Amino acid sequence: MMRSMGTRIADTIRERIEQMIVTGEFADGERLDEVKLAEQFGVSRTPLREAFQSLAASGLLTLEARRGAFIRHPDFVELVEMFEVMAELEAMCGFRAARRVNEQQMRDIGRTIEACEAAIARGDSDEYYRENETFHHLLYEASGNSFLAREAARLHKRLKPYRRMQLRVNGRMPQSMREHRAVYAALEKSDPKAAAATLRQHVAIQGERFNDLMASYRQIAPRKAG
Amino acid sequence: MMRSMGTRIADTIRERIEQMIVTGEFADGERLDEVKLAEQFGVSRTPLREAFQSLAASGLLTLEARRGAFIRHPDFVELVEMFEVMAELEAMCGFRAARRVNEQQMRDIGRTIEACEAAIARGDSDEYYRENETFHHLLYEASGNSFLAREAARLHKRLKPYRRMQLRVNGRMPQSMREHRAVYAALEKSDPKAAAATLRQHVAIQGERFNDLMASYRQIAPRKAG
DNA sequence: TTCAATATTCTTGTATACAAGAGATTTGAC
DNA sequence: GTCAAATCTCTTGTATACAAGAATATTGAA
Repeated sequence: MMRSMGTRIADTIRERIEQMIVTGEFADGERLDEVKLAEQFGVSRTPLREAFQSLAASGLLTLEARRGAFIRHPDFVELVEMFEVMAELEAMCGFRAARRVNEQQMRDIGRTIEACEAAIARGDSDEYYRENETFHHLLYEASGNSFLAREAARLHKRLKPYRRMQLRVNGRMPQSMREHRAVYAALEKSDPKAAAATLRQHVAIQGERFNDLMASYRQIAPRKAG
Repeated sequence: MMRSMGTRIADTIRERIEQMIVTGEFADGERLDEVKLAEQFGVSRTPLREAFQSLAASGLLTLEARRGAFIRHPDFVELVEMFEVMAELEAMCGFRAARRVNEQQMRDIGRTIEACEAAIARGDSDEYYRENETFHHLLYEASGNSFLAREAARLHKRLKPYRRMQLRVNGRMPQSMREHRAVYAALEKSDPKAAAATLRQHVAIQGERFNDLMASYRQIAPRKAG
């Protein structure tokens, strides 16, 4: 076992660029210069271009024929659409997890909730984001549907820069924590509908949060690059 | 406009291999020989490998470091998982379409239903598959969520070989057509819940269909390649 | 000065060359 | 005859070379 733990440069490059993208290192419309990046990573253009293909297929960047690879932040409408799908995927995970979650998973989930709250108390937002991410990933796994878990994780990753931006608005974190606890309670009661509804609510962009997102969106996305 | 209608060989290759995969041209576990395929397509390995990266990211094949590109049919469990997600995505599309579908779209959807029935009457199964596919794609579009539509289409494509296999079992087509009509009726009544429920039912692998799928699965997937 | 046509440069897309690991084959020992 | 070790071949992974299309700069005319 433990196959394909590739020493392939292309894979490494892919991960590094992916990281750069989801941490919002590139501006909207920015072109990723092949030769510059290849130089920067100390490799040739070949593995870099392979990484581009992979990233493009995942939707993290856009390839335009004979023009290059571009970062294309979703416009506001598409961002809302993506969160809408994310909300349903999370709801689906929660629904299934409520029936299938085991004790070990419940302990893990409970622990991340506490770690989140501790991070908030300390004002350690990096740690909060990490634990929050873990919470959601544990939930995906607990769904018992490995394909669903992968797809959810994929979209979750793709939304990373915008979720971060969204949570920045104050007053959101305590509410978010209450929802985490509500999810936990629903799982404990094996209540699929409650788990699904809570998670849909937790992720969806509705009411006040719609305005929050719209406001913060302006601060990030529209800075067009040369 | 009309950008990126790439004259890129890599894109062409990608589509051709994708087509070969979804039409079930490769056996499970089969390795895609780079030089052989390159020769076959009359190109070098470079665009071929880029196509591989793209296909791998879409889940249509698996890359193993220093071993090559392999066709890995989902095992039975994963296949059921995938249909489970597909069912939810379709339900989601139907739910939204019930509120948002316009008259032109209703006409188009109605037309594909009739074309499907005509194809069945003629015993033209190829035409049936084509129109059935159109029906579902129209539904995705009618959801009004373009991101959702793309994701649904993506998974739909990935499931293509297995859906085909699944529908082959006799007695299924008339039932399938009744469900299409039920979806149409729900859209006409602007009844989101009915549309969602019908589509979930239409796609989900449950009851009798579970056995049908399992039986036919054995005929396709397990033929391991050298 | 401004616009357009042309020339030039730059970047992408593809092919080829080369390096290194995986798999197959052969050889040798028991 | 069977198993294991070493060799050899074949395939992948990466780098480089080359071709062609975009983008940019330049030149000329109005």
